[in-house]
Amino acid sequence: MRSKLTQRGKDRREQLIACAARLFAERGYHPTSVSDIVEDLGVGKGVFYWYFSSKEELLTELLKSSNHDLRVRQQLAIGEEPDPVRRIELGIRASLTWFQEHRDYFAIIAFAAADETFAPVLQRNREIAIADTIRHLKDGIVEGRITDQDPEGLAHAIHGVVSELTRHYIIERGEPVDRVADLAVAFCLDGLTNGR
Amino acid sequence: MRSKLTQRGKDRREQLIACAARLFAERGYHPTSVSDIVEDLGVGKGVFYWYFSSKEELLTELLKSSNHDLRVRQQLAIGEEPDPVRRIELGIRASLTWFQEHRDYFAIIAFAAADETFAPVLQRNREIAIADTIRHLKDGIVEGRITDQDPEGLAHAIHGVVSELTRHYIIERGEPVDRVADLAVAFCLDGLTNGR
DNA sequence: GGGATTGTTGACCGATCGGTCAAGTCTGCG
DNA sequence: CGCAGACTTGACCGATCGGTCAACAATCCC
Repeated sequence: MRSKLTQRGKDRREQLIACAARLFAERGYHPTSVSDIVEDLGVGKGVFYWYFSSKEELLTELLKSSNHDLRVRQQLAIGEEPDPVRRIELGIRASLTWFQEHRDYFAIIAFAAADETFAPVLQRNREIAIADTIRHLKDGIVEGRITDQDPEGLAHAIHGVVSELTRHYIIERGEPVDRVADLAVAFCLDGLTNGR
Repeated sequence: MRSKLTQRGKDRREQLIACAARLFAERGYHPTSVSDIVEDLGVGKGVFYWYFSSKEELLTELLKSSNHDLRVRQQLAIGEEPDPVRRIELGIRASLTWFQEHRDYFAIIAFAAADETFAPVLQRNREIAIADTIRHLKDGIVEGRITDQDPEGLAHAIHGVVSELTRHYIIERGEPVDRVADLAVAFCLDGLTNGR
């Protein structure tokens, strides 16, 4: 896929990514062959290797761009909100909404996270997300709104809650985002303990 | 591998599982071929198919037995503890300890959870674990110790925290169990909020 | 028109993998 | 000893997969 791409070329590239994403989500990465992808699109195999140097490259790009998309979505949702606790809440809601709209990606990300080849990409994605969360947490700690504990640990705990609730309620059960978001936010803020 | 197995046979079976577990953890399931496994053990390929009907069967058995082992560990740790909140805490600590001692299994489980073929086994394992947690939560709710919200949601949130903290601190960083357990327990009990 | 560049085809290749099997070895036991 | 059945061997098979390539079509621009 050397050098310049015309508009037609860019479209093809996006078609391939979209098509591969659907098939990867349905059957998994390894069981989906390059031949499956091009067949599904009704083109020859050479097309794939004109736009991507390998199957690996396609998934890597898919992972990077989807993560970027999610992050942009979070930042838009958070906007200029001054309250750090509310910023975290808005970030959680944006995540859940994004995954509801991109269910396909959940399975792909789960696979990639468990695969030696793609784990580094996912690791980097996660580091970025954790760093974002840590900033809000630190602001909250300074303001005395959030418990004064290691913000990195808190950030990972929050991400754990969000990812498991996404998996179970959004992806597996298809429940409405709001109900799940309320649950996630309530747990992250107050935990299990009753009353105060 | 039909019918009876002598002691020698049982040993071989366990050798194969242990050996496969190590290789699966190192390189992943798909990239580890049956030939790799038997070569590593220094035996012929037929040995594998004498004891297992397929590569799939071996991993399925590995997943089931490891989950059973973890659950026994949790029950031993919990013992006769009457306080439901404390029971949850003991369960969390037992989980973290088990994964520290069986790091190899974390990557394998992560892979299996993302693979269509093995997801059902993992799903079942998870359902059992969630059901255990829910029982403690319900006891705590009745006693007024735990917030009166959907116990299933709370259980998933707890599991999310534990699994992400295990991944990041125990598996990735190799930190001591106690420090991580304290963090997990504190977060699950009180969340982010400061003071009360 | 015509040449350069982009885009497309699909047969083909080498490698690998899960699984089979006919043949042979070891072990316990009557 | 001798036999039955547990266990082991490793060459082999069919299938699949990622990736290549020579040939060809479409498009752009001078």
